[in-house]
Amino acid sequence: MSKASDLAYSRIRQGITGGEWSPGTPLREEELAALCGVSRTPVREALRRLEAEYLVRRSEGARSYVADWSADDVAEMFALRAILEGHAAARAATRITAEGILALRALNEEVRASCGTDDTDRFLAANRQFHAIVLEAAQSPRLAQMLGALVEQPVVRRTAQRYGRGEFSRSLTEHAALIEAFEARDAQWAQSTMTGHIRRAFHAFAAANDA
Amino acid sequence: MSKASDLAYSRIRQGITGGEWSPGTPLREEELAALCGVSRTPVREALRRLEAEYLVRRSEGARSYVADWSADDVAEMFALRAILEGHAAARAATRITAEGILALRALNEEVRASCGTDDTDRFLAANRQFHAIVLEAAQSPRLAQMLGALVEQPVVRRTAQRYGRGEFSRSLTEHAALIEAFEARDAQWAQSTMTGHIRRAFHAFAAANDA
DNA sequence: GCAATCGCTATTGTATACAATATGGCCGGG
DNA sequence: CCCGGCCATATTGTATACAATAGCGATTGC
Repeated sequence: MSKASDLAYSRIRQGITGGEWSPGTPLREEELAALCGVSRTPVREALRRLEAEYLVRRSEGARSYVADWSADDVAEMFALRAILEGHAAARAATRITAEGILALRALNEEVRASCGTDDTDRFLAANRQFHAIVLEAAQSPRLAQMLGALVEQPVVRRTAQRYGRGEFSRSLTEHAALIEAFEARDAQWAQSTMTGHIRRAFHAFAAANDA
Repeated sequence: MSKASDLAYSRIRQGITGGEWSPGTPLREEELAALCGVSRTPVREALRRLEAEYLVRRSEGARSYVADWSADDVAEMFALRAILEGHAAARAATRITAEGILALRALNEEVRASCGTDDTDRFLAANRQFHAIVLEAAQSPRLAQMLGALVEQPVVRRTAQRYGRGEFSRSLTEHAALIEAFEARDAQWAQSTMTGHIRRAFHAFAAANDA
């Protein structure tokens, strides 16, 4: 989109996903405008977009806050992600190119490399790109948009941070299985693997939070 | 939301879904503002919302048009709807109240009544409310939002109009089966029934369009 | 005659001023 | 002491003016 609007969007999103502002923090348009060096108009647009992504919540009185997530919310998001990302994997299985599979292999090698370290950012970056390639291969713009609102939430980061290396290597194995399914062009296999992958991540998150 | 913004949203949406403007028609902000009797600001907000619902498409140069749907687009939307609405039905099966089931029965009686006529609007209204109750019973705000963008597209209306009474009575039967599944609290049954319901509607649409 | 470029115009993006409205505190009554 | 209603103020909603930019046509050179 346009410059100022994009800038405000990126900056505010970063503030939320980066943990700069904790859940429940009020987001006042004027304040954000000053922070981003733009006027309220593009800030308002950015807030609406972030609201659609569930990163911002609006009160009855139309005030904006950093979204806070109940345990039920998280479960709901993971459930939807499991369904939609499973569907994406099924579509990708019959549509992904040889280059796409190569890219997935390379990214999973990057995941493997991060297993030996505690570099959460590195793992998350590789993981994100891996899922992005699958989503791209699914060739469904609407699916992509819906999932875009669901993934890369603050919750994903917290899961990885708390679960640590165990999470890394589990993901590595599951990604490898997914690649196998793609090579076999087996949509059912790919779907099951991806759905299981997400649901396992959910339980890892739930366990880490209860502890 | 606020008054002017909501007004613009409703009016423009009506223009699109009601067939007033055909796909590809340019939507100029100033013109719409004049039509709705508001300024460009709320019109812009409305256009962004409609864009998120895929009713409005934006060109590279940021101009807005009434969205046009390719056959692939329609298939993709129906596929997503089948998945998500099936999931909604599964959730609803274990959550719906006795009152909810009563409401569904009443609405399906309304559908039955419309079977004897060619009153498409009456059928569509009852059908829409029926699905809305299921969605409400699913108790998943995010799911509701996602499906909101998918249902009640112009395409639904066209399907019903072309398919006519046959579509009405098929829906009647399938809705009845869904109610049975709800009474049995059988999530799997409910999901399968709903998914089949949507997919059948899709093929009805495709057949009507090919003809 | 064709094509490419330049400039005008239509349209959208942004800023700001003003209006409407919710919020939170304050005061009065119970 | 608590509750409820009212008022000041903080915040959002809307309108309008201005800036930037894309689209489109005319004009000119080849």
